Amino acid sequence: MEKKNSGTVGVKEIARLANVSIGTVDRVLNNRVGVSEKTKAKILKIIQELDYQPNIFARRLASKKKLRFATLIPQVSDETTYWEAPLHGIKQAANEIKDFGIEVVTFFFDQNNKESFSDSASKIAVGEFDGILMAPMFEEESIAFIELCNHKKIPLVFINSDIPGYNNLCYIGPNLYQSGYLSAHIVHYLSPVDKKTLIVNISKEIDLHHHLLRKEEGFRNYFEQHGSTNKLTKIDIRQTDYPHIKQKLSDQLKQDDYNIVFVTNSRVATVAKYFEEHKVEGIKLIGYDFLEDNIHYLRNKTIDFLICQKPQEQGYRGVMSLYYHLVLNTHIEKEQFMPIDIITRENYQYYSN
Amino acid sequence: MEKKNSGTVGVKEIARLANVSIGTVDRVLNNRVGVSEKTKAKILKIIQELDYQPNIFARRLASKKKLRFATLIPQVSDETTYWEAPLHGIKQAANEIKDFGIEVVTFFFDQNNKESFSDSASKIAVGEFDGILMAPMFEEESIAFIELCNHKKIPLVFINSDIPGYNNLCYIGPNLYQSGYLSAHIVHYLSPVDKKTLIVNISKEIDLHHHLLRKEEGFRNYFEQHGSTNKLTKIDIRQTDYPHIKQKLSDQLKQDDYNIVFVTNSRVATVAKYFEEHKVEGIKLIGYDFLEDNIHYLRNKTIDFLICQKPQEQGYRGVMSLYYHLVLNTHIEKEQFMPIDIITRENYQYYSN
DNA sequence: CTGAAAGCGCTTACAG
DNA sequence: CTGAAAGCGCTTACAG
Repeated sequence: MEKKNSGTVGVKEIARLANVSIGTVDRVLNNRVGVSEKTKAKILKIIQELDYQPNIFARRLASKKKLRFATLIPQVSDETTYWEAPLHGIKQAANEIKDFGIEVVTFFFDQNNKESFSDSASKIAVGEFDGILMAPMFEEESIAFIELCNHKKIPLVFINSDIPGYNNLCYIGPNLYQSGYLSAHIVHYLSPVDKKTLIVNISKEIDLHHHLLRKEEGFRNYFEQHGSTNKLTKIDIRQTDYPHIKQKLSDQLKQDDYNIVFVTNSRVATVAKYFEEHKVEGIKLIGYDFLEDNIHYLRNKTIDFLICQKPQEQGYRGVMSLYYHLVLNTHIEKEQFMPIDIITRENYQYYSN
Repeated sequence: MEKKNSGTVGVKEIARLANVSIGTVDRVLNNRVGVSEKTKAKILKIIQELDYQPNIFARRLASKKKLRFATLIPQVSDETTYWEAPLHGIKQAANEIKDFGIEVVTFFFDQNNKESFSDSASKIAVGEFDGILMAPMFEEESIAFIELCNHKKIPLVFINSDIPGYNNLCYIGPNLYQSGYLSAHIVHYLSPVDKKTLIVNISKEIDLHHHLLRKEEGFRNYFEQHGSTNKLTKIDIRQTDYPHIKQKLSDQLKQDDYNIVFVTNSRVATVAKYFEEHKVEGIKLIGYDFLEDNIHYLRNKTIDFLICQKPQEQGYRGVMSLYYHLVLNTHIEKEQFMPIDIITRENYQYYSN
């Protein structure tokens, strides 16, 4: 047998130096009970001095420890396929860390049904999970669950939207205000002076409406700060079926000659559909999210710009953050804002969401 | 002792099924010589049937094998800090895989000196490396080196620019044509009709000029295809010092009232400097690359748009591709085009290059 | 061409 | 509170 790598120190060497057995070294290494303060201190000191780094391969090979993560996000619905991407990211991460003894169990809820959220949360609560990723869409229900997890000391990651002021491990998602602000700048480029912009919010009552308001706030603030002469009008459409949206749009577009329409969420495809059907021309259309429908209208030139926030990466990084925190004990940034990507028909092919 | 995980099969089980020792199983698993065709076939069949997946932790723990990768990219110079980012990506990847027994050695060359490229290449050639990443900037010199590597069967990754038609593992970098095409669309948005655009190529003779031409081609083709009335003018500036650039710009800008200036590479900061010094206003400025200087002028509103191609990720993915290919034997996509990112002063803070 | 044994650096029961 | 031994699933020499 060859001699082992010169540089590397292991439990054996530490044990020798401390005059104990490797079992005892292992106990302090893994913070297990049953070591006298005195020997513990002695071993800790040696570990420090040697800057001991455990061999992760040996650790994994020998360990029988398993961790279980739960994820709670909206189910993919007919209304929107947005959540396919985060789910895909979650599965990608799960696949990457499964060899490290981590199991990821996915739970879902219906975006139009607060109860379904609470139901799934309850299932997670009794499931004895070691880490949880969630999209905290419904504020009240989320907070109840957050407090439960805090009590049980289970680390919690938020993706896509944040509930600030709680003791979560981290938030991974967009800076909504800034993405609205950016959209406004694009609008400003498209129509420097004296133009008319229509802001369209399409969302049911139950949706997290304050989401959209935050984007709108950024959008409006840009124009205020830049003393723009653009005229901003806004409509709220609170039913999401096409006939309804069509009616509302048609009424609104009669009232004025708009140059730009800015849709504050992924439902921009519905507006695009209207534009196409009614041969609306000369109005620039901007909206959100890398969804198949939206890309379709981006390609056929009905939509001009899509603002995207790497939904897949949100899921991926969310799960990986739990892993880094729990397994590798790495420091996790509390607020992780995603890039704000500007997608056009020239670069969507290369967008690795 | 607990029983081992039910599902998992290992060399032991395979050996038992094949009526051989685990040593023999290991030999066929790792394609080593000294196994009769007959037993080899038998073992291979069992491995297939069981869909055996080796335990990577046990493998790493037991193995003494080391791999060495070489990287060859331009050194960071006063002229441009662009290559800091790919180098950073390379180091990040190196750090991630060093526990897997992989050493990454970095070599550099001077972008203004073909000989320095060949010198470093020679050093790599005698260094017995198992995989190589390079930026094949100088065509002739690169090809000589490529052929040498092909002969020695050393896998080769290109980043940042491609030399098509050679037997490299993959290319990771921008689609230059498309990024020029995208820029043109932005220009078109900014100035729909009857405007004047100046294309600026700033590069020394020795630089890979065809790079810039490819972008320019995409840029021009956009306008041709869209029957635009925009007037395109172009200047080539072949010395890269500020006084010279200043002179050239000043001469050119006297000749016409330009609305847009499009700089085909990262030297857009120099043009921005000129704009700032001479209080040039009302001209939109577009250029390339997420460099400190460029960001400075983006922030102070001299530069309007920067087109970026994740240089750091190019280095990172380049090294990881060698690793995936050589260690995990994964299929590697031959052409990996980077996203074409549009950066403004609203989203640069979130750009994770 | 093949097998048996030692070892990689940890963790896990078990005994005391 | 501590130690000694077995074992995780591979690879590595060595012997035949």
